[in-house]
Amino acid sequence: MAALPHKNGRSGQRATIREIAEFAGVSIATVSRVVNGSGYVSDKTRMAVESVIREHRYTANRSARGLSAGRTGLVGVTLPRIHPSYFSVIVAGVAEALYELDMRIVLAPTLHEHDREVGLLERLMHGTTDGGLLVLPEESGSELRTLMSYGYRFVVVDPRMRIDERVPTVSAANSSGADQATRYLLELGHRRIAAITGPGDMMATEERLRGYHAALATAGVLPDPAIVIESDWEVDGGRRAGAALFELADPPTAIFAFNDPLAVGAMQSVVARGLRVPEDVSIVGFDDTVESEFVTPLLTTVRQPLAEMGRMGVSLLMRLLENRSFEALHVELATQLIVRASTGAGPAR
Amino acid sequence: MAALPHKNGRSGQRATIREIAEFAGVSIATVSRVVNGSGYVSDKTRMAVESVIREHRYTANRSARGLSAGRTGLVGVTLPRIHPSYFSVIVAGVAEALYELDMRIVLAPTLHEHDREVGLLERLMHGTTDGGLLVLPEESGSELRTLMSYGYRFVVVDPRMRIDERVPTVSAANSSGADQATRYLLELGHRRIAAITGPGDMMATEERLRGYHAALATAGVLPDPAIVIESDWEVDGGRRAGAALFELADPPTAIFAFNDPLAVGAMQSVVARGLRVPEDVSIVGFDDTVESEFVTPLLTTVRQPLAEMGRMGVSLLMRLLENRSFEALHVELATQLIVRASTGAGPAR
DNA sequence: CTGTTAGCGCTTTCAC
DNA sequence: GTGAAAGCGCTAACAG
Repeated sequence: MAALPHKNGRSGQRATIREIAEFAGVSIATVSRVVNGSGYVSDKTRMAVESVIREHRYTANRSARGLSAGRTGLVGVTLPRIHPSYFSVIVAGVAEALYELDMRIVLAPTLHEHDREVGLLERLMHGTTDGGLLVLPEESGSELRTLMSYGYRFVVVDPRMRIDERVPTVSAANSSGADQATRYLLELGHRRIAAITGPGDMMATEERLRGYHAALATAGVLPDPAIVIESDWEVDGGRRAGAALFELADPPTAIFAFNDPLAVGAMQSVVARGLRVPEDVSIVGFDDTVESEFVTPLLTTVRQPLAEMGRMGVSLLMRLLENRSFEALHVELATQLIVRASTGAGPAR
Repeated sequence: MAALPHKNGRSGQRATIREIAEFAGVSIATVSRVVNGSGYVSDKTRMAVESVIREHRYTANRSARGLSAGRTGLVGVTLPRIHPSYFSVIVAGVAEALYELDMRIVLAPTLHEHDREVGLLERLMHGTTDGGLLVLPEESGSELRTLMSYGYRFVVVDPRMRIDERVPTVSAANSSGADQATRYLLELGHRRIAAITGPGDMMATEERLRGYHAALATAGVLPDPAIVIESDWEVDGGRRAGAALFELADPPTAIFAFNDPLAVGAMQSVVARGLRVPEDVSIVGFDDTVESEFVTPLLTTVRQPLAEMGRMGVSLLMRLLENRSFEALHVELATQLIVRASTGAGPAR
């Protein structure tokens, strides 16, 4: 027990396992056992140790545990940005699920910068986290495969593109949600239904487009590419798309925006044009984030179970970390149409 | 070098400092020096080591570093919830500032549960993070003082209540922002200006109320408690407050809501009543979060520099961690009135 | 059921 | 300038 070689323990130092062991008159191994609930400890000893632990408000040092046991109790979460509620709701679900496991979330926003994401992942995977949740990752399939080959355990939540089959993923039923939304508009009597989509190379766009087309086809409505506008998921993109739509000679009577911010933007541009929602034009969004409750009229939208997607991601990751077998490597959670006030009957014919 | 006593290194194990040292033909101490840029290393050696590091994509194991050096490179952030954009914007600022320091953020939402926050803090402070940023903490002043006495370093961002002078804090110029907003409404000719406040025991409410009263006093307008309604920062609270206001015999011609969601709710209830914004009633919010851009008409509001508050929190914390002296323990960032479309001339008299 | 012990990977004296 | 070595706090064999 030589003197400390270098400053360490912060001033108001917390108890270490050794101190607890001394106070309780047992070995540190025993303390470790009761803390981790592993191995056999007599009730008597356990109680004694627990009481000392409580008294000293002992909690294990995560760095030490991480180093010695190879698990840190930390899960890395990379995502493009924190702010849009789409992401923050997912993160909230993740955080809640991890809290229940007494694990924490290490947040790593990538700002859509591919290099940043790669660097972040590299650091996260090396000793700082046990695994990762990649929300809407920029990574290509091959990069993800490389990550896997390094032995990093991760789950992709809402894959941006189609990726390696062996990567566990969680996503929402995009195409069926889009189908429901479009079908609903058709039932209301709309025939000229525009779509404002996200970037064309994203899976979410692709699948929602598929649902949209499927519903139109079922109703025998010919899709018109002129009223399908590609945008960028942002309010402003929705405004521009909405404006463009109503400069057409034959404007739509309904708009299906592929996410809520786009729907909000579209609604703003429609209103700015002196048209009424839903009397003149109906609008449906996708996501059911808070945006849909902020606008007037309240937005009809397709609900994605975002928090649930986060929780599910955690649950898959835990199975991965425990090397448990997987019944389902790819989970798709159901979406649901939420009818509010932005949709109404189509034009009388 | 005995055999591994227990499974550790994950399958696709990353390089350790020892391996890098071997490959580079130097000691691990030298590798450590070049990684940390500490101590003297000849250019020649440094280059050699750096090249090996790059080649093997080596990054230090944070747990090991945390254990040995007493710093983890992780900062704990506790906050009530992630989701309201008020919080997520702060977090985004924090994350960005930490990224620049190659540090990470450990997120710990407390869901407003005081016990959860206490437990979380206890765990975070013990070896898992170097310090903390407490956003709108539930903790009482005395609890915070206890935390300090344990040697945990933290900064409070947007204190909920008045706390110990020695705790560094970052907040916004609440009272001056409220003063600006109210004054603007007065200049527009409004005399009957309602306030929808947050919970009365919160500093933000208190200070905004002070600004509101100050502006009224300056203009010689007597405040009327009947049109000051306490609410809860939520859209729905704003709806209720707005409704209540217009059941009054003498309703206001302008509403100053103490945050944006409240303003949105108030606006919704005003519109639901068949009144127009801003022709019949003007509405001002506080925050300038995305909500203000989602409503129609766009919301006039007081901008709080939320991301900047996050960054500033990090900057204070870093000073704390480096034991550097403080020129300012309490930073108050300026607010600014953003005039949009929800405000107009008061009633002609 | 409990204690002893060997490290986990890294940083930091302290010699050289 | 560089290396040797101790030790951070904890876990998991292993022995008893």
